[in-house]
Amino acid sequence: MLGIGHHTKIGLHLEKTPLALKLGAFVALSRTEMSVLDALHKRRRTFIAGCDLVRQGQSNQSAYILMSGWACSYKLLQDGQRQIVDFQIPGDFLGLRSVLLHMSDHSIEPITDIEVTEVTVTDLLEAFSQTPRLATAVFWAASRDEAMVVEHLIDIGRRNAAERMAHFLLELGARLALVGLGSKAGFACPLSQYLLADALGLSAVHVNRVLRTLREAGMATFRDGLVTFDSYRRLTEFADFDPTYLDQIGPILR
Amino acid sequence: MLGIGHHTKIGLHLEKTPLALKLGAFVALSRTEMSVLDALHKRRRTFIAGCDLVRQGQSNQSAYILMSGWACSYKLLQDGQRQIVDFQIPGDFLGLRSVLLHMSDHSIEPITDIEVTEVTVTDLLEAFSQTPRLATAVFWAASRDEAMVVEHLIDIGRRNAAERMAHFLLELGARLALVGLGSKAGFACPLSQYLLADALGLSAVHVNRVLRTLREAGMATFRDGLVTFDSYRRLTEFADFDPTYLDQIGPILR
DNA sequence: CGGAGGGTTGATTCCCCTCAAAATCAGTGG
DNA sequence: CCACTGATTTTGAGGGGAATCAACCCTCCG
Repeated sequence: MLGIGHHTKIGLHLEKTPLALKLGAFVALSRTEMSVLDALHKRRRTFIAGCDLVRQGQSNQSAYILMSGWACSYKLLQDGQRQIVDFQIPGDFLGLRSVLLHMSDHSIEPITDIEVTEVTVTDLLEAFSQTPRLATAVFWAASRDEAMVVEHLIDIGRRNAAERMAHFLLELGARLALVGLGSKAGFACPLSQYLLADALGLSAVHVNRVLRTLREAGMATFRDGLVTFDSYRRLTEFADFDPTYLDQIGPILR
Repeated sequence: MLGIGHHTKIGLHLEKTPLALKLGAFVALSRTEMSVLDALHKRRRTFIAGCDLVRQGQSNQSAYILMSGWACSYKLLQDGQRQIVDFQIPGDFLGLRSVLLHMSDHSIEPITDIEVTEVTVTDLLEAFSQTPRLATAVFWAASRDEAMVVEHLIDIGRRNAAERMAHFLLELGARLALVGLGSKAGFACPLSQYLLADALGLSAVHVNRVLRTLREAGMATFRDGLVTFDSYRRLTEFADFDPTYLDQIGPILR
């Protein structure tokens, strides 16, 4: 497994939120920084699956930190099709850009029931001014998310359906591993084949066929909400997956 | 000082660099802010077409502000295919994220000969601390660029070839209009059909066919490096193009 | 028990890729 | 002035990957 273990000492009596786990992979956080981060998690709220958190065109939203459950951000086209831009997993921000732009260019929907903590811009900026290194870490995480969208673009633009699916599952697995929710063996995944289709620019029917192909090739199995990497090595080769930027062993910045 | 290089014509006023024009659409910049911005444009350099500025996997690069010419950022796949993630036009940053992440996850290539000014992280951060509103504006522009990549994702994921091309041309036109290089009538465009293909996830052959379709439908013509919107209205309808976030008349923040 | 949501599979269609070959054009050197 | 080269655009023919349409299955749940 990945060496996230050795940071656990730092936050001895602070709760390890998913966000703290994730940021800890980028920047070695001090006790103070941990507690500032922890103080952000005040206003806890829950949303139920399927009911939009943020709607395209809305303005003046709050931002949220996802504590548990999955969400997705998507855009609708006039003809009713939709494209899922990204999935959010625990430790991810929801609507951070929307807040800063005072306008949301996409909608966000909880896929499962989710727990979040609400964060206002002022809270966030104050936290940043207290601990600049925290700001760096958050910025870093945001950049990584952007890199993920770019990789997603390449998935859709230049990979065929099977490679696309393989790459997508690997990336998701790596992200989940970072917050302790997955490994090279696999991960729990609440996504329906319809959601996968909307994310990968495929039809749901074809998603099904592609999953069968991967299963029969002995590379990956997706059944009963569980993704299993039957052969992690062959899957990465097949998908041309480059895990370097996700394979952080320890923090980049000390 | 401010009187660098070729600020001659306008006399008392500072020259409007493409970046200043663009940021001016977001934030009404004061004289001071303008001059701080102008002071960033010190180290002027040129690069010739086709010779990579930044290479995938390289670390610790400089960032650049594009003054004239076009560039593109792209990623290569193992099988030799490439996907162009975004085109950069005057006023855009090159490699901003790469610098902050100390690692480039993509390459950048000048499409034409380009003029840039080199900017170090420290220069930039210092400028930001002097004029926070400038930081806001740059952040805003960066967010808009990200929104553009997302729109690009939707292009590729959910629009057919013709809609994709139409949407792409409209977006490019709107961006260029922001820095005074285009209008609803059209714009000058140095892109080859091969480049369009790599950007839109199509084959060059099909790009050609699609362009013909748009031309014969009387919506847009691309010939001799010139894009002409034959019917801007019908084109926007056809492409399901939403120009709100690009249709800024004046600055959002005063 | 009936209905809804999700998964699985088959048949058919079509959008776009691939291969191939001209046509056009800019530059280059004889 | 012309032959030669390479890059780019254009057009045609054929094939394949994914969409669409249409069943049928399952499980869950009121």
